[in-house]
Order: sequence, then C-alpha cells, then structure tokens
Amino acid sequence: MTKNSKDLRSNCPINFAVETFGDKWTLLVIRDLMFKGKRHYSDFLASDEKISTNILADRLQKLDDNGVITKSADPDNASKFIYSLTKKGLALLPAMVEMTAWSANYDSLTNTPSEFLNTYNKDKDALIEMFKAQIT
Amino acid sequence: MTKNSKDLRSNCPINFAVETFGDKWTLLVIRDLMFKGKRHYSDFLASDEKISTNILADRLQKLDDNGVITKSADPDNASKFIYSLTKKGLALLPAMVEMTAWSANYDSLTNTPSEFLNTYNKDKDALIEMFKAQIT
DNA sequence: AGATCTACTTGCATTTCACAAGTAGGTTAA
DNA sequence: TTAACCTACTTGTGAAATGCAAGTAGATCT
Repeated sequence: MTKNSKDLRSNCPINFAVETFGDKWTLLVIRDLMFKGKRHYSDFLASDEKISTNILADRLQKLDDNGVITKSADPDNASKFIYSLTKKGLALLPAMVEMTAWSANYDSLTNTPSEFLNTYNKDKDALIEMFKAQIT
Repeated sequence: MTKNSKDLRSNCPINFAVETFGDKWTLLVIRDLMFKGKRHYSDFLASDEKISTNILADRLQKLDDNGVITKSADPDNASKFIYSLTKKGLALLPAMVEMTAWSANYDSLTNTPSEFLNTYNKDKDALIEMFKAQIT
C-alpha cells in the first residue's frame, strides 16, 4: 500500500471531495475550525448539532490522516490538544463560502448573516480574503 | 408538519448543505447531471463508482423532494424518465467547481483536465459561465 | 407473443452510526 | 496530598444505513 493507493472508488475530483468530507459530520468540524474559531475537542462536542464523542474522535483522526487538519499539544494545558486547519484544509474556504451562499439563497431558515450575501454578491474574493485573514 | 419544518439539526447554512448532499452518493448524482450530461436512471447506474440501484432510487427521490432535481417523462420513450437539475440544483455549480479545483490541487490521482485549473486560475466566472451554458 | 429494456422494490447480510457508559492522564481546590 | 474534576478519548450495544442479489411491472423491440 503506497502513499497514493488509497482505494478510491474513482479518480473523479468530486469523488475525492466526497471521500474526504462526504458524510454527515466532517464538514461541520471543518466549519467550526474555519468560521467559529474552535480549537479543542470539547469545543466541537458543544456544537448545535450534538456530535457524539466517538464520531468526533473518528472524524478528527480521519481529517488528520487526510492532511486536512493537524493535532498538537496545547502549551497552556497539557491535558488539551489544539486542532488546526492545514493549508489543504484552509483551501476548502472557497468551497465552504459557496455552500454557505447556496444555503443562504435556498434555505428559508438559514441563520446566515445578511451581510454575508451582500459582500458575496459585491466582491466574492474580498469575502474569502476577509475570512482567510481571520482564521488563526 | 409545514413545508419549512424539516427537522434540521440546526439552522446553520453548512448544516443545510450537509443535510442536502452530505453522504457518499448524492454529490456524484449531481455531478453526473452537471458535468456528464446524464439524464436517465441507467446512465447514473453506469458511473465509475458503481452506485447500487436501491441507493440510486433513494437519492433521486430525496433530491426531487428537496427541489434539487425534477423527474419528467421522456417524450421519446414511455418507459424512461428524464432527470434534470432545477434552478436550485444548478445553483450548486459554483460550489461544485470549487470542490473540483480543491481536489485537482490536492489529489495527485485526480483526472481533472489541466485546462480546468488553467481557466479556473485565469477567470473563475468565465469557467462557471462556460459550464452553465453547456448544461441543457 | 416472447424476449428484452427500464425503473424501480424487496429481502437479507454487512457495515456504519448513535447513545450511554467507562477510563486514563492531567489539573484544580482544600 | 488527595479527592474531585476536567479533557480526550475508548468500549459496548442497539439502531440505521448500505451493498448485493433477486424479483417485478409496464413499455418496447423483433
């Protein structure tokens, strides 16, 4: 088993995306890292959607395996770990912004701030840069 | 149960996206409609990833229920149906393009044409318009 | 009219997931 | 200094989703 033989169903790029985050939970963890500044295990557990702890542990591990996030010791507390997006994870930002815009347009109950769509419609690149600058 | 009470886990836009296409198969069906011109049940069944027929029937139904696709009789063959993207489904094109670009950049085995990334880097809007024009 | 095509449904075994409980190491407060 | 608590998990068990094979009903081709 070499580095690149990951037993994908196909080499289609959309399939690669699906194999990376095509489930009910992974994208929510990425969202928490990207837009909500969450960094610790217990932060993710506390999200609105109530992810269960075994699923969270599994998804964090898989995201790490796939190079989307990294796990490091927290210098402020030896019993905590800090999870962060890698460059590869950060590169999902444009896709996340597009998904958010789509939902804002088609989900009548969405809680997307109206300012998001305004900026999205005026200057999409600026919106993406704004989020990028804010992610630590 | 009103039209908008869909029992979502939250009103987060990313969660809405996940509830719509967050599984191993739905995005592949959308891909086939968007980029591969597939329209009939048997076309989707024939994709590289080998979706099984009960899962395909279920996903087509859910996409129809969610207003992402429509199902109509085929005027050329009374035993066939034509599946098409709605406006809501077509609106996923920018997100699909971003996901494709991400995979093209980070999956060494992806079969994305190099021309895709060239055009994406030069003029993203033009790329999206090009695909939009091509979807019938 | 019989075979084939098309879009499914049904049944069953396997895999994945959700929920609850348990655990091991580190931290805090008395 | 030790007991309670915090943090990041793992384990067990039942429920749900999935995969595979077979069956079906209406339409079409020959």
